[in-house]
Amino acid sequence: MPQIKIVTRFAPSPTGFLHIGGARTALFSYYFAKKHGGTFRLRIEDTDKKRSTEAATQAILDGMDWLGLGHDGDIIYQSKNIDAHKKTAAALLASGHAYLCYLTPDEQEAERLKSRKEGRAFRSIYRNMDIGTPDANTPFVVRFKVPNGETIVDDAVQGQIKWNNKDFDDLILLRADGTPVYMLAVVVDDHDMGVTHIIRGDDHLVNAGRQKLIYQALGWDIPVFAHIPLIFGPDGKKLSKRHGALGVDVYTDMGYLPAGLRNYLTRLGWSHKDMEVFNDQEVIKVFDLSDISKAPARLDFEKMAFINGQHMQVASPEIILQYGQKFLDIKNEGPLDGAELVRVRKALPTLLPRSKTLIDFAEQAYFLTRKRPIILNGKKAKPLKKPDAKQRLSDLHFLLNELKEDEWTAEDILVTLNAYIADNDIGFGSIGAPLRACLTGGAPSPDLAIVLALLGKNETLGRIEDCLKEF
RNA sequence: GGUCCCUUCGUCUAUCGGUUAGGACGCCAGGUUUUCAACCUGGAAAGAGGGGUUCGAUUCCCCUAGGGACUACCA
Repeated sequence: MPQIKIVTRFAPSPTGFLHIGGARTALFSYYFAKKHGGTFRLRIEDTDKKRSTEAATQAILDGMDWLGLGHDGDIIYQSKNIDAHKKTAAALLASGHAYLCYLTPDEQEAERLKSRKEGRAFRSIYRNMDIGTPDANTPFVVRFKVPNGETIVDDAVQGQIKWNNKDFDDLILLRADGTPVYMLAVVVDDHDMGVTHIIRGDDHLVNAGRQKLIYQALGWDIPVFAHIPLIFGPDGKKLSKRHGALGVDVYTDMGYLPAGLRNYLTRLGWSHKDMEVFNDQEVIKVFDLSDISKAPARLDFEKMAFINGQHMQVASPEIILQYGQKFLDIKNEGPLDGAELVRVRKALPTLLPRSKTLIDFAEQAYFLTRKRPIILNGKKAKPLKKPDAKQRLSDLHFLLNELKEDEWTAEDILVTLNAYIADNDIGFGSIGAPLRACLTGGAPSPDLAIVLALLGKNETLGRIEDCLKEF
């Protein structure tokens, strides 16, 4: 087999945000191309001017950018290729593979209903009439003349699919206003772009048969088709507005890392042995279309969070801060100052194992950046209302103050705390509870000694002083 | 209505005729324990139903049921 350069593409229509299902399809196309050293192209299918918007195009581009899906070459806008589409339609007409259809909209609708009622495909009465030069005043569309026989598509995911051509409609190629329709445009564009593998949602499966017919009529090489099953919501129903989480933008708001979402989405419907947690390089090494499942998969946010958590652990501080800063700011109701940022950054190794998402991360980091004095009320103040709490705190304040700056480590602090409870013959809980309350205000936090170490001597002592004043 | 596709633990999946049907998330129990997590150990949990083919079917074929796609001068 000659080595051919593999070209895949992602071809969304700009009518909304980047859909989660589309994102996965794009991911598969991307990995497949990278696996084979090919190129991954992006084409915006904007032939339907009424529904396409520039904002949607931008949203899709932003989504791909966030997901880390870089495309090769320039973005192709389908609307710019209309001349090529028209030329192809003319060629089809000339070769007898298409015909002029003068059915009025009403007549066409009637025939459509009739054919459906009879359980057969749409056929126009103009299919076999030699009309000659069209009357300049009579509007017409150009229809594809579906040939007899059967069509077989060897789908890389779905396997071999067979249709009897009589079940295909004589679809429209050019509208009455002369503009091309999707079915023609994709074929022409994919051919022009040299696309070798068409990887898309399986809502296009039947279209593969129709399009193969067009390729054949044109005498063009037929690309490999791979139709990916759709993604369902957690309830097993088709993903709809009801489920909310449709666009990748909401996943960024839920605190997922691009690498985490890529991993989860890839693993959803694709598998390789026991691989569960992996990065791009690892998938690219083994990615194969035949490992894609034929059945639709449900979204599972629990697993998504788990996978994302695994990526949080191996992400660099830069990545965590780049994507996590906005969540930190939200949690703290304002941007962090330099010192706070340094504190958070230093705490990363203990914060990250406790976080599955960036929202968790901001939650876990909160105790580090709380503004003094921390107000304790209700249940949170309870540990401080214990009779000896104040005494314990002031004792500890004294002892901790004795520690030198270079002794302010979790190890040394723990020694100090343990010595204190031993001397006073009390349990760790007697000091742990009030100390934790003063220092964190009840926010989630790591082991106590680590909390003190991360807070630093000044901040720790200050927060204890606040408490002593307050109670 | 017609054409086509899909169906293994709750979920994502492995298995490509012979397995105690494996893994992961989640769940349950135990351990650890100064909050919340994390972590460690163990456990429960599946071949939609019915027919064939075969020495032997989760695996191959057919039917039924249940999901889904397409059936636009949308993409």
